[in-house]
Amino acid sequence: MNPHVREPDEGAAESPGEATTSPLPPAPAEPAVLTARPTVKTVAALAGVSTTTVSRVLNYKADLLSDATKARVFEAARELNYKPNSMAIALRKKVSQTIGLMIPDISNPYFHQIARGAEDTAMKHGYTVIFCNTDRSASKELTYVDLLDEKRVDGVILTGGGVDGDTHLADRLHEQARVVAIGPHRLSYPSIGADDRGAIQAAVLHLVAGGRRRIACLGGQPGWLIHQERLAGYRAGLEESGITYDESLVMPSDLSIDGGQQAVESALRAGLSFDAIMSFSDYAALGAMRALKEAGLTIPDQVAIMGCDDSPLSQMVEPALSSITFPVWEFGSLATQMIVDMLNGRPVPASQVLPYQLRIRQSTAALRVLPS
Amino acid sequence: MNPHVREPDEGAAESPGEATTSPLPPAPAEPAVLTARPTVKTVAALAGVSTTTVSRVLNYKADLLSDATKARVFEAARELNYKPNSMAIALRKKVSQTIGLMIPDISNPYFHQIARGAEDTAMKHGYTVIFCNTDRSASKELTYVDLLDEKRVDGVILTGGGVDGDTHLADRLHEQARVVAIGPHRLSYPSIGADDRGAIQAAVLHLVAGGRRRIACLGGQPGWLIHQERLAGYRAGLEESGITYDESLVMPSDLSIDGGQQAVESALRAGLSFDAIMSFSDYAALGAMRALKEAGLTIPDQVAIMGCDDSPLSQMVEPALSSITFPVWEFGSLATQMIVDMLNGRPVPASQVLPYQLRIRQSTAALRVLPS
DNA sequence: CAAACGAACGCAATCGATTGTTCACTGCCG
DNA sequence: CGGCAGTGAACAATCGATTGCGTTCGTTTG
Repeated sequence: MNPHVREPDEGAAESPGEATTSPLPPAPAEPAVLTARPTVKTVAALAGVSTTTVSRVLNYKADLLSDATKARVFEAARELNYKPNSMAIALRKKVSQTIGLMIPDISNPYFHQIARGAEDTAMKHGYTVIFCNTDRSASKELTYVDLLDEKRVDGVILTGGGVDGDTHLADRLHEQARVVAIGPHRLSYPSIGADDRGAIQAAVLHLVAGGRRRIACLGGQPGWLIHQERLAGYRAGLEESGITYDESLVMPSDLSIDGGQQAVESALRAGLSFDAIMSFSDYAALGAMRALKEAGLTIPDQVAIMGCDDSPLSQMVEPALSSITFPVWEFGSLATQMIVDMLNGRPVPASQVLPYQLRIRQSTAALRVLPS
Repeated sequence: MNPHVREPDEGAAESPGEATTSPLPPAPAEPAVLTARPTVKTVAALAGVSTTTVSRVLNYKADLLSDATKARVFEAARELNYKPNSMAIALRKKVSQTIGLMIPDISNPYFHQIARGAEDTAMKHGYTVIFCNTDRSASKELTYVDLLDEKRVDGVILTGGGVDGDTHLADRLHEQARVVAIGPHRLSYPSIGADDRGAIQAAVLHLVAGGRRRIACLGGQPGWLIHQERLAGYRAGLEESGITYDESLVMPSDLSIDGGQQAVESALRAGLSFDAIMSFSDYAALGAMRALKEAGLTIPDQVAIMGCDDSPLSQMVEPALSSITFPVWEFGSLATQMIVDMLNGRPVPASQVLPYQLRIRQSTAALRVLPS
């Protein structure tokens, strides 16, 4: 155990910078010049043609327009720095070129990689994405569903997994928007994800191969589908190894750092013993590591620990945390691609499963001496 | 030094899950029922009034409407599940209720906290935010500026700091949208940020107080304004301590984990010696820690290290990394608030400076025996 | 009793773009 | 010289909401 005294982490403030606010500005609200924006009409006038022609030229629907006219229109548009009003277009075309992304919390690396994947891909296709941080709160979710509805989004990506008996609020959007889910859910949308069950099963087998027999499970909430899926993998791994499943070794948590720490602390306090922990998230695993260290247990000698989702953190801690990595950016990217495809009338697979990989690091090093 | 053998981190894949794609779906593109959405007209018809009245009722601009009429309209709207079309409104009102957020990369905790602050606050005021991950690429930035322009955003928040001789692309939006910057910049927008200079200065003084005299600087690129600001703080801290500034101790980097590691590795290879590192980012500091450990140097005994921006990582590594914390969520939140205020014609301060705090942890513990 | 007034609501133009239909030419053929 | 095909471009309706102005009442006032 580390002999360093643990300093109180918070409150160790030193010479806090002061908050200041400069006096109110000389020139406040109105922008310097409020030039009226050019519209098709303006461009048409400058080019000496009708708005119809401007529209056709700028949208390349102009097989039968003379080259001279095209040139004049382009020139006029350039000169006026004309940018079409996307809202007028959306109104007329009844398509907003917008996709909503429901996400529990962008702070989580897992989710912001999804977000990046979605954003990058949406951008590539000319779509904008609206991020909705639900914080797993039903009321926020409801607010966002209304928002997305009013914004007339063309599609919605659901993440964060469903729960038991889920009738997702986004169902209300289904009549209007295309919906794709990332991860396990009980709904009738096309979905994309990984083989969570198989991944956890493989990880458990890895722990067993390292000589571990009493493998605890640091899971999420029983109602979460993702938890159920992974728990099934955990049980399958045990079974395959001839180890009987012991429900008391399953510790529920919210899968956060603090949650993981608390769960393990109370398990230890309850006298539970184990030689490995299979965590369903890296964050929870990190919290668990903290709890183990404070209890004087060494990792991986006394307790091996395996995370899941492979956050950047896992490579930085000591010992480095073994984990399972999923192609998360691709989840977001492919989900977006599917929505775009659906919007273009192309058929899409009902479900896609992407490969996972175990990342074996020091936290699950094999026992030197196998127990009898 | 840690005796563990460093395992190759990548490539240790075990039983990779297979990628599968289920057969194309039975029911593909079109949504089940494509019910026409209700509009003001529909509601008006059902309530037996004109669209004018519907609009007035639903917008509470109805001092002189009878209660009976109001009730009928509300009832009709509810029954039809009417949601106003935000694009029609935006078109008519010439206000999109949308704010753009230019951000280098949402993956960075610093920036996604800004994003959360902006999002939460925007949402509160009925605004939507469009995230723009520029990856510090000028071409992406240009693309996004065009996008924001076409979307007719009401405001834009600039983050990531400017560079020397900056004429930011967003200038092109200034005539149309209100612009607020977070962090140092050379432009004429209102801004919000922290006293970076003072923060680094205080941190250097803390290192000196711990007995350090040869304090290296792990900085960013010389052209970044944020780097210049912080470098000034570094120099001020040295000067105040009577230590002469040594340019060879300043290591430029891209402030990423790998960048920090490489910078320190090459500094050590060049024979540079120091007893402390003042890093301008936590990520770079973590990379530096890695380099130091691999070189067999102990932290904090042989080299103290101080980070900046206080990412969640810093509390998890060993030894825990001292850092400087800024109210980043508030940056995003306040920037949004300022834009909303400007849009409502309220005056806003030209600049706001929020307080920082030093977080002292183990990586900068004082030397037990002060050097002579 | 007529003019005046206010309460309650409707008409129709408007925001900026798209698009089905129509129109004006030009040239060519018979 | 009339008619017809083929170009090239304009007209005007439309998307869904907001809003200035006007209208229709019933009631009050001089």
